[in-house]
Amino acid sequence: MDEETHERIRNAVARVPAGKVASYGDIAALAGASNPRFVGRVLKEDGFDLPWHRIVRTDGTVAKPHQLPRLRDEGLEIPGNRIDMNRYRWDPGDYSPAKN
DNA sequence: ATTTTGACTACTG
DNA sequence: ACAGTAGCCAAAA
Repeated sequence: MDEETHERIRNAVARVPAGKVASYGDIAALAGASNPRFVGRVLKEDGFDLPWHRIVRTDGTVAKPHQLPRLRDEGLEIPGNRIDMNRYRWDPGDYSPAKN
């Protein structure tokens, strides 16, 4: 894998604001990763100091349930085991350009 | 070198 | 809502 892509993924995840979430596909596209699975791999191996709990599936479900209480702690209102993507999905264009 | 697996996504039934 | 299938890329066995 490319170190550059790896770093871009970490960077993309790092700039997801608290109280918002992004899908793996979003991060992949934002970071220029080949595919969403690569994002998950990076988070698992090098995401220990990143807000990986803000990265959820496109349908609002999460890969690891323990991120739900954690997201709630960041201010998200999660009625059940699913996140309201329509409301909490982070829009990278609305935040800041990216760079880097 | 080939196969399996994975913190994925989308489509179909 | 849930199970199966396909496409996808990289690391690990």
